Amino acid sequence: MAYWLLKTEPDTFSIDDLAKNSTTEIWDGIRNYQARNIIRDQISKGDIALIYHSSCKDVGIVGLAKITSAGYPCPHQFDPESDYFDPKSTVDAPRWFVMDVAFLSKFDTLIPLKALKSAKPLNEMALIRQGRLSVQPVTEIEYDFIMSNLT
DNA sequence: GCCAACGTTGGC
DNA sequence: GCCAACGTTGGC
Repeated sequence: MAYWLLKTEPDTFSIDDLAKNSTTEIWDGIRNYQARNIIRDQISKGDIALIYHSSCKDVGIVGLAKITSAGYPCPHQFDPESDYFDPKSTVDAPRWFVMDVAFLSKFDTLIPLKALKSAKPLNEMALIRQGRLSVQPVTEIEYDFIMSNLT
Protein backbone atom coordinates (compact mmCIF):
# COMPACT_ATOMS: atom_id res chain seq x y z
CA MET A 1 0.00 0.00 0.00
CA ALA A 2 1.29 3.43 -0.94
CA TYR A 3 0.71 6.90 0.45
CA TRP A 4 0.00 10.11 -1.47
CA LEU A 5 -0.68 13.75 -0.84
CA LEU A 6 -3.52 15.35 -2.78
CA LYS A 7 -3.85 19.12 -2.95
CA THR A 8 -7.16 20.83 -3.25
CA GLU A 9 -8.37 24.38 -2.93
CA PRO A 10 -11.07 24.33 -0.25
CA ASP A 11 -12.96 27.15 -1.95
CA THR A 12 -13.46 24.79 -4.88
CA PHE A 13 -13.53 21.39 -3.20
CA SER A 14 -12.75 20.94 0.50
CA ILE A 15 -12.45 17.91 2.72
CA ASP A 16 -15.91 18.77 4.03
CA ASP A 17 -17.24 18.44 0.50
CA LEU A 18 -15.55 15.06 0.29
CA ALA A 19 -16.98 14.04 3.66
CA LYS A 20 -20.51 14.83 2.46
CA ASN A 21 -20.27 12.03 -0.06
CA SER A 22 -20.57 8.73 1.76
CA THR A 23 -19.44 6.63 -1.18
CA THR A 24 -16.80 7.57 -3.65
CA GLU A 25 -15.88 10.66 -5.61
CA ILE A 26 -13.93 11.28 -8.80
CA TRP A 27 -10.73 13.28 -8.18
CA ASP A 28 -10.51 15.24 -11.40
CA GLY A 29 -9.08 18.41 -12.82
CA ILE A 30 -5.43 17.40 -12.70
CA ARG A 31 -3.78 19.07 -15.69
CA ASN A 32 -0.12 18.67 -14.92
CA TYR A 33 1.98 16.00 -16.60
CA GLN A 34 4.03 15.05 -13.58
CA ALA A 35 0.87 14.52 -11.54
CA ARG A 36 -0.78 12.77 -14.50
CA ASN A 37 2.06 10.26 -14.72
CA ILE A 38 1.70 9.42 -11.05
CA ILE A 39 -2.04 8.85 -11.40
CA ARG A 40 -1.68 6.82 -14.59
CA ASP A 41 1.27 4.67 -13.51
CA GLN A 42 1.40 4.43 -9.75
CA ILE A 43 -1.92 5.01 -8.00
CA SER A 44 -3.57 1.81 -6.79
CA LYS A 45 -6.88 0.96 -5.22
CA GLY A 46 -6.48 0.81 -1.44
CA ASP A 47 -3.77 3.46 -1.22
CA ILE A 48 -4.11 6.22 1.38
CA ALA A 49 -4.11 9.93 0.60
CA LEU A 50 -3.35 12.87 2.84
CA ILE A 51 -5.69 15.69 1.86
CA TYR A 52 -4.03 19.11 1.73
CA HIS A 53 -5.78 22.47 1.53
CA SER A 54 -3.92 25.05 -0.56
CA SER A 55 -4.47 28.67 -1.58
CA CYS A 56 -6.52 29.53 1.48
CA LYS A 57 -6.26 31.09 4.92
CA ASP A 58 -5.18 27.94 6.75
CA VAL A 59 -2.96 25.83 4.53
CA GLY A 60 -2.03 22.33 5.60
CA ILE A 61 -3.06 18.70 5.83
CA VAL A 62 -6.66 18.39 6.94
CA GLY A 63 -7.46 14.69 6.83
CA LEU A 64 -7.32 11.35 5.09
CA ALA A 65 -8.96 9.71 2.12
CA LYS A 66 -8.82 6.26 0.63
CA ILE A 67 -8.01 5.70 -3.04
CA THR A 68 -10.82 3.53 -4.35
CA SER A 69 -9.67 2.92 -7.92
CA ALA A 70 -6.54 2.76 -9.98
CA GLY A 71 -5.90 5.63 -12.36
CA TYR A 72 -8.20 5.73 -15.40
CA PRO A 73 -8.78 8.19 -18.26
CA CYS A 74 -10.62 11.34 -17.22
CA PRO A 75 -14.10 11.03 -18.82
CA HIS A 76 -14.54 14.82 -19.06
CA GLN A 77 -11.65 15.33 -21.45
CA PHE A 78 -13.77 13.93 -24.31
CA ASP A 79 -16.83 16.06 -23.54
CA PRO A 80 -16.89 19.38 -25.44
CA GLU A 81 -19.37 20.73 -22.89
CA SER A 82 -17.01 20.15 -19.98
CA ASP A 83 -14.53 22.61 -18.52
CA TYR A 84 -12.03 19.77 -18.67
CA PHE A 85 -12.48 19.14 -22.40
CA ASP A 86 -9.19 18.68 -24.25
CA PRO A 87 -9.50 18.64 -28.05
CA LYS A 88 -6.11 17.00 -28.37
CA SER A 89 -7.14 14.00 -26.31
CA THR A 90 -8.58 10.86 -27.90
CA VAL A 91 -10.11 7.70 -26.48
CA ASP A 92 -7.22 5.71 -27.93
CA ALA A 93 -4.64 8.07 -26.51
CA PRO A 94 -6.14 9.79 -23.49
CA ARG A 95 -4.05 12.59 -22.16
CA TRP A 96 -5.48 13.05 -18.66
CA PHE A 97 -6.20 10.62 -15.86
CA VAL A 98 -8.26 10.59 -12.69
CA MET A 99 -8.89 8.28 -9.77
CA ASP A 100 -11.70 7.71 -7.29
CA VAL A 101 -11.35 8.67 -3.65
CA ALA A 102 -13.50 8.24 -0.55
CA PHE A 103 -13.47 10.20 2.69
CA LEU A 104 -11.77 8.52 5.63
CA SER A 105 -11.27 11.12 8.36
CA LYS A 106 -10.82 14.77 9.15
CA PHE A 107 -8.23 15.76 11.73
CA ASP A 108 -9.45 17.67 14.80
CA THR A 109 -6.89 20.34 13.99
CA LEU A 110 -5.17 20.79 10.69
CA ILE A 111 -1.43 20.23 10.38
CA PRO A 112 -0.17 23.60 9.21
CA LEU A 113 2.37 23.85 6.42
CA LYS A 114 4.63 25.60 8.92
CA ALA A 115 4.74 22.46 11.09
CA LEU A 116 5.54 20.31 8.07
CA LYS A 117 8.32 22.67 7.05
CA SER A 118 9.95 22.68 10.46
CA ALA A 119 9.93 18.89 10.81
CA LYS A 120 13.34 17.60 9.71
CA PRO A 121 12.11 14.13 8.62
CA LEU A 122 9.82 15.85 6.10
CA ASN A 123 12.49 17.98 4.43
CA GLU A 124 12.50 15.83 1.31
CA MET A 125 8.75 15.94 0.68
CA ALA A 126 7.80 17.37 -2.72
CA LEU A 127 5.47 19.66 -0.83
CA ILE A 128 8.46 21.30 0.84
CA ARG A 129 11.04 21.03 -1.94
CA GLN A 130 8.99 21.74 -5.02
CA GLY A 131 5.73 23.17 -3.84
CA ARG A 132 3.77 23.00 -7.05
CA LEU A 133 2.73 19.41 -7.50
CA SER A 134 -0.91 18.55 -6.90
CA VAL A 135 -0.43 14.78 -6.58
CA GLN A 136 2.73 13.66 -4.88
CA PRO A 137 4.20 10.59 -3.23
CA VAL A 138 4.58 10.31 0.53
CA THR A 139 6.91 7.68 1.94
CA GLU A 140 5.79 5.34 4.69
CA ILE A 141 8.34 6.96 6.99
CA GLU A 142 6.93 10.41 6.27
CA TYR A 143 3.37 9.17 6.70
CA ASP A 144 4.16 7.49 10.02
CA PHE A 145 5.99 10.58 11.23
CA ILE A 146 3.07 12.83 10.37
CA MET A 147 0.49 10.54 11.93
CA SER A 148 2.36 9.91 15.16
CA ASN A 149 3.95 13.32 15.73
CA LEU A 150 1.78 15.95 14.11
CA THR A 151 -1.82 14.85 14.53
C1' DG B 1 16.48 21.77 -29.81
C1' DC B 2 17.21 26.28 -27.57
C1' DC B 3 15.45 29.83 -24.96
C1' DA B 4 12.67 33.98 -24.11
C1' DA B 5 8.11 35.19 -23.04
C1' DC B 6 4.28 34.16 -20.87
C1' DG B 7 0.95 31.73 -17.71
C1' DT B 8 -0.05 29.26 -13.40
C1' DT B 9 0.60 27.82 -8.76
C1' DG B 10 0.59 28.88 -4.24
C1' DG B 11 2.62 30.94 0.08
C1' DC B 12 2.65 35.11 2.39
C1' DG C 1 -1.92 41.79 -4.34
C1' DC C 2 2.90 40.49 -4.70
C1' DC C 3 6.30 37.61 -6.26
C1' DA C 4 9.19 33.33 -6.65
C1' DA C 5 9.33 28.97 -8.81
C1' DC C 6 8.19 26.30 -12.23
C1' DG C 7 5.77 24.64 -16.58
C1' DT C 8 4.34 25.53 -21.32
C1' DT C 9 4.41 27.76 -25.72
C1' DG C 10 6.24 29.23 -29.87
C1' DG C 11 9.72 31.61 -32.84
C1' DC C 12 13.93 30.68 -34.76
